Amino acid sequence: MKEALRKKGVPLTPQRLMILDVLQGSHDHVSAEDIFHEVQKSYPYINISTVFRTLDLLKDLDMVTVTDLGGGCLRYHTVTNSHHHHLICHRCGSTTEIEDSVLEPVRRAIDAGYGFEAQMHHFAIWGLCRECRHTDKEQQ
Amino acid sequence: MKEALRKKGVPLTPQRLMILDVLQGSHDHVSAEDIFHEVQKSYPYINISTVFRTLDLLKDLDMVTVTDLGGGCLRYHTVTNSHHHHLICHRCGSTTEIEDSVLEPVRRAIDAGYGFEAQMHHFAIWGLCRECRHTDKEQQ
DNA sequence: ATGACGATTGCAAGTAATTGCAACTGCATA
DNA sequence: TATGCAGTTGCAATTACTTGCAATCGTCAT
Repeated sequence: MKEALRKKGVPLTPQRLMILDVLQGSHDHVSAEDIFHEVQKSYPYINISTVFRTLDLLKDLDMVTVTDLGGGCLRYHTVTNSHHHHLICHRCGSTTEIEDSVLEPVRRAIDAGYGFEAQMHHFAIWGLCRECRHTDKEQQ
Repeated sequence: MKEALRKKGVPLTPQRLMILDVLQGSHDHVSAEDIFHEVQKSYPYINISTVFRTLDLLKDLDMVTVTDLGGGCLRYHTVTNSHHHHLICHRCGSTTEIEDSVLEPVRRAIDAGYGFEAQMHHFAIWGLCRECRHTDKEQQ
């Protein structure tokens, strides 16, 4: 990741290096606040807007994905070669990871129909999970 | 819409009626701010949090969709029986409306694979439009 | 070395949206 | 008519994120 940025001629400042370390060190979906607090441990002078601006930069370079997984803030995730998406139940809040291949037919249909290159790297798909669908039916 | 709310036993306060009128009167995708200013014309004492809380209520009842179409704020749209989605080019900003049927294979695959009822009523799909893909290739 | 430049940063102020809370409303019940 | 209560509203404060701007940094030519 650092190598890729260097190749593109993007200046690797100390702040950016620390943010990258946190992003790559955590395999979860982290919030800007998470990163901010983690970097603060070693460099207390870091500013939250630097974190947001770095994440923005990485997003524009397609190196991180930004997703609203609920919980009141956006979540950031480094782009790996195997994309994935999330099913989120808006009743019970449970989440399930799904493979990117599920979205492939849509990508193809959009390309064929509109010539549009859909970059769906990390989607949050809201709905009702298996369990909540069943309790719904029982109630009726 | 008002009838549907009345049936569900949701109190139809004057504020809610005015918000509903604006929502149904504008066939576009409106922001909370748009609604707020429109209602203010006839009732200057309306509060922006009432607008947000009403939109939240309508969202929970699946009567409006909430979508981030860019532009710095969320856009609200009454749910009609014919859903649609948006392709947004993150290079030139152009938007294209697409039919819901494009997402049908995904809905089916997610149902078959996970038993999850995906409620994709109003998606913003970001990517590169036909024109920007071509200029991209020319540059290389 | 020196100065010019473009990019980055920290800070403060701003924006969109949410939340806590007290006051109010409509409605049922005594 | 008075009382209680659930639901709603307005207000103020807060949260997540963005933006404008001055100060700083790196680096490149002189």
